[in-house]
Amino acid sequence: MASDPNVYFSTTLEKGLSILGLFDKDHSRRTLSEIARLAGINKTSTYRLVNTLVLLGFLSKNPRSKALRLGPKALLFGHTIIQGYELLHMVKPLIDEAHRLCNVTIDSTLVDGQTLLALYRREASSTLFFRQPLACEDLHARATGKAVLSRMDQGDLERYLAKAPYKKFTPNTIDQADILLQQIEEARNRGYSINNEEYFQGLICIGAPLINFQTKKVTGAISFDLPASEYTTESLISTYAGQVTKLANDISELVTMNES
Amino acid sequence: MASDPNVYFSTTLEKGLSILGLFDKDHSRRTLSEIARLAGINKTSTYRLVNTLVLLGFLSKNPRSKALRLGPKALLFGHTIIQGYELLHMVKPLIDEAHRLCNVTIDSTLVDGQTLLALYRREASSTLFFRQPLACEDLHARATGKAVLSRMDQGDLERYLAKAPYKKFTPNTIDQADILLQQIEEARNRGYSINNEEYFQGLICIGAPLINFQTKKVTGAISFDLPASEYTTESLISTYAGQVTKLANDISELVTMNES
DNA sequence: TAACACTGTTACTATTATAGTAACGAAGGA
DNA sequence: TCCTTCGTTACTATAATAGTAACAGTGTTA
Repeated sequence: MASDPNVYFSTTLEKGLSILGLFDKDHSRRTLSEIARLAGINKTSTYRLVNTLVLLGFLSKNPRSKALRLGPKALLFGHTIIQGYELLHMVKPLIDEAHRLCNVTIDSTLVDGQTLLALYRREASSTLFFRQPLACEDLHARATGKAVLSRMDQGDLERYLAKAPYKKFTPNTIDQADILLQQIEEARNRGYSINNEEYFQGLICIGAPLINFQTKKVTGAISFDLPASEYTTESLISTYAGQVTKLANDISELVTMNES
Repeated sequence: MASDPNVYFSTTLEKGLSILGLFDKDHSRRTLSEIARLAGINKTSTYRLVNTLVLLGFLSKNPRSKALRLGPKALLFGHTIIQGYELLHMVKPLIDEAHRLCNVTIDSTLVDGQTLLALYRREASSTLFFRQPLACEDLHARATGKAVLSRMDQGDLERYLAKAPYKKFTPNTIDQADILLQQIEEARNRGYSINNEEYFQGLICIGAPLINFQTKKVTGAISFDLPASEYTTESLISTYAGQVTKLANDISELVTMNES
C-alpha cells in the first residue's frame, strides 16, 4: 500500500467515492471484479467497500447474478446533493427568466480545472435535442468552453492549448491551435464567444464567461444555443450578443456575492 | 471507538457519506463543528474526512470564514449518479408518454423501508407548484404512500400503522389508524388509492402501486396529481383510475424485468 | 481591556480497521 | 471434462484511524 504523506486524508473515503462514481448512464450495472480493476483496488478491499455501500443502500446487489447497481439511497443522495448546490438555486431563476424572455435554450457550465461541468440547462421547446455531457474536457469545441478559455490564467490557457490534438466532433470543429487562439482572443475582446456547429451539427451557440469580480477568476460560462438552420453567425451576434453578456454579467454578480 | 462486528464494513466510508449527505437544500453551508456534532464524529476525524472531501473537490472551503459547501465535483457526482440510476431511464419514457396523452402531473416514487423516495416527476403546465420532498416518511398522507401501504407485507404495514401519531398536513389529512386502514384495504381491493387534499391544499391525487411480479413485493408507486378545484373524488376515479392502474402495470413489468 | 467561548488546526499515540495474500466453492465457457 | 473467473472468507502485518490534548485565531461579552 502506498504511503500517503497526508495524515489528514482518508484514502478509504476516496476509494469508496470513486467506486460510487463508476456507475453512470452507460454503466448502470457492474461486477465486483470490474469495479476492483477500474478503481485499482484489490479485490478484498473492493469487496469490503462495495459491501458497505450495499448495506447502506447506495448499491444493490442481485442475489443470483451478484451484479451491482445503484440503490435507492444513491438516488436520494444524488438528488439531495444537487438540491444542496447553492449556486444552482441562485442561477436558476435568472436563466429561467431569460429563457422566458428570449425563448432560447440556455446552458450554464462551471469550470473545474480543465473541464466543464454541467450546471443548469433550460431547453427551448423547439431546440433539437442532444444529450448534454455532464463533464466535458473539450473546451475548444463549445461556446462555453471558448468563453472560459478567453478569461483563463495565461498559464492554464497555455496548458490547455498544448494538449492537442483537439477532438473533432464535426467538420466545423476547430482543430488548429492558431485559429483557436485567435478566436479566444476575439472572444476576450468582444466579451462573447461563438460556436458555429463545431460541437454538434445544426447547433450554433453564443457564449459568455462567468467571472468572480472579486478574484477576477473565471468560474464558468453560459451559452444560448440555437438552430443553425435559422441563424448565421452574424444574425446570432446581432440578436443575442447583448442579452448573453448581460445575463452572464448578472450571474457573475451572484457568483461573486456567493463566493465571498 | 465502538467495535463493529462486521469485518467487511467500512465505517470510514459510512461516515464520509453521512457528512456529504448533511448538505441539502436547506443546509448548503455548514461549519466543521456543526458537521462533527450532527454526524456524531469527533472533531479530528471529522476534520480528516472533511479535508479529504475538500481535496477531492466534493466540498469547497471558504478560505476566510472556513465555511463549507458542496463543490463542483459533488454536483457532477450527483448528476452522474442520477443518470446512472437505471430504473429512472426505464420509467421516464413511459411517464412522459402518459403525461403527453393525459396532460396531468405524474409522480413516481420508490419505497425504501418505510420511506418514499422521489423517482421521477413530470409536471403538467397548469398544475400548481409545490415543492416535492425527496424523501418522505408520511405514507398516510399521500396517494403513492397509501398505494404502497396497500401492498406491503403484513408485518411492515402493522409497523407503519403503529407509529402514530400521523403528521397532519391539512385539515383532510387522515390521522386515525382505523380510517387509514380502511382506505388502505379499499385501495388494495380496487387497485388504486386516493389522496383528497390530505397532503397539500388544492391537490387531489390518485395513485397505484408498482409491484415486482416475480417477488410479489411492492417497489414503489405512481400518482396522477390534479387540481382539487377541477375534480371530485368521483370524477377523478372515473376519469383516471383506468389509466393510472394501466401505467402502474406497465411500469411494474419493467421493474420486474429490471430486477431479475 | 481582558476574559471568555467559540472556532479550526495540529501533534501524538494506542488501537483498530484495513490491505493484501491465499484458499475455497460455485458458476460459466471452452 | 477441464479451466477460468466469479464472489466470498480466513488470516495477519501494517498502516490508517480515533481520540485526547493543546494551540492559535476570531468574535463576543463583560
